[in-house]
Amino acid sequence: MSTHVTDHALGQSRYGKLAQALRDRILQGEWGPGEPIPAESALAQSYGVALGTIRQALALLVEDGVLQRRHGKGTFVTTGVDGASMMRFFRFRGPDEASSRTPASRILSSRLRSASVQECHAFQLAPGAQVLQLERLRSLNAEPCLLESIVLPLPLFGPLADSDSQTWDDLLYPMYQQRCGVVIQKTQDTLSFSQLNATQAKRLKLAVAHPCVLVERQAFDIAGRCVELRTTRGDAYSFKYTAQVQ
Amino acid sequence: MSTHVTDHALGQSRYGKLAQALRDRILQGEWGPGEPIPAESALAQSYGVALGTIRQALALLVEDGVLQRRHGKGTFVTTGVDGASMMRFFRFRGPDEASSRTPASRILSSRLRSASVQECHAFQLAPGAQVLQLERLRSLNAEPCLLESIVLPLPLFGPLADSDSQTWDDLLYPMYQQRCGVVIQKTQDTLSFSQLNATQAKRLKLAVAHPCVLVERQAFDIAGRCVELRTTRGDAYSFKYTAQVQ
DNA sequence: GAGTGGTCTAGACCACGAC
DNA sequence: TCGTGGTCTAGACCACTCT
Repeated sequence: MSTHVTDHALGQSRYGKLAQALRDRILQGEWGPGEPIPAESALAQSYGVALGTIRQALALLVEDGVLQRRHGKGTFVTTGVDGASMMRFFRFRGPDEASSRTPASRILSSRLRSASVQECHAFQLAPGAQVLQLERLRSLNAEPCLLESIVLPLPLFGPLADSDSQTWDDLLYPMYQQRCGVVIQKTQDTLSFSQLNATQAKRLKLAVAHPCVLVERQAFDIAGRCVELRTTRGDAYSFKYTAQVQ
Repeated sequence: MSTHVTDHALGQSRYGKLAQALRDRILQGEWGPGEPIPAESALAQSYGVALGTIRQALALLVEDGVLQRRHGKGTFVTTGVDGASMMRFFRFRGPDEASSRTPASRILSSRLRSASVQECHAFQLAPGAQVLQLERLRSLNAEPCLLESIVLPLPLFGPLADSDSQTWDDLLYPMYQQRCGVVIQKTQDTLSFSQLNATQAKRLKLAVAHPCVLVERQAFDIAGRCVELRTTRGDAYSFKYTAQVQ
């Protein structure tokens, strides 16, 4: 019976604890993004539990987006959100068709500064810690479409602060992984409506006070830490998003 | 082995077929909204399968929103989407706080007409079939906030066409269930931006060409049929929506 | 053919909720 | 106390993928 009390003291079922244990091993880098973890049967044997119990643990991590299962091949650590996820909120129509490609990226500015109180809270940083702030313009068919302000905590993103932004990729999230070892696992985006100020309008080649959609994003890594704050503005008339309820 | 071939011919696993069988029984009204279905053990026995297999079937229907499980009580047929689901896209701030109540509803017009080609397709109606079209204004604190155009297929919604719209409830979906036996199980909402025309602006007490959010909704019943088409307009500055990615 | 995840069985016991 | 869903076991066999 003491086993059961212990289970309960830890606040979860056996498969819940197994899921936590496996998650910890993934976070510690025992298996990297895109790599397979051991087979169900091997895990069940090594933890001394039934197959069904391990399967429930894996199901939790799959639902959470940490693992992906492929029938006949194995169970793999996620490679994270791809860098084009902002495009799900917009449908830009260029002069030609098939403009649903990945936008080109141009870094307008990059600087270090002290984190605000809000940023310290979001990133769990000590007061006065440094962050990297980027301004970025994304274009389709040489036409500007999205203007972004991105804040990244240091020292996690130090490799980016030390490199030339002209050499950066069009997609940031895969680059975060390659250069800083940061895997973006999920984002939370809050959408609202606003108007462009003079600077923003000029960069997007739109009129001052043109209506825009404001996307305020928090991006989280595989450990659930917030590792990016991003504000994106785009033409309100190019906004199109479909939501399922229930 | 022929059993297996049959299984495969029907294109799914045993628990998949069980889920379909149970869904059919629910659609036929064997158990109404909010009512419990038989216990897992009883279902397993009556279908001659193991408990785990029935549990997988039920899990499918739970994921689909058709069933809800309550530990210690039973498994229940869903009561559907509540009628305030449109409010998830807006945050109206009235003069006082705590304005997150359900908006009051006023039916501006109600008329029968022939369905358009698109409506016939969405509702699976024969060409020239009749639909009920409603215009509706929703208000918080006596201030208009949402303007809606709603199209409902006949004869399904005949009871509404025959009744006085002054007696209708503020929430339509529960009323659909009570008066027409229609349970709204899920909706698909496509969001975009537009501007108010003169009529719309007057009804929402806003300026002509004021920016608005356009929500184009398809609502589906428990059988997966589209049973409502709705277009909702609201002040773009009251738009606020949070989406999770991955 | 070997190894992976997917399906299925026939039990046991636990935790929750109502009477 | 009883009936419900939730957890767990120790197997068996099937389906997919690669070599």
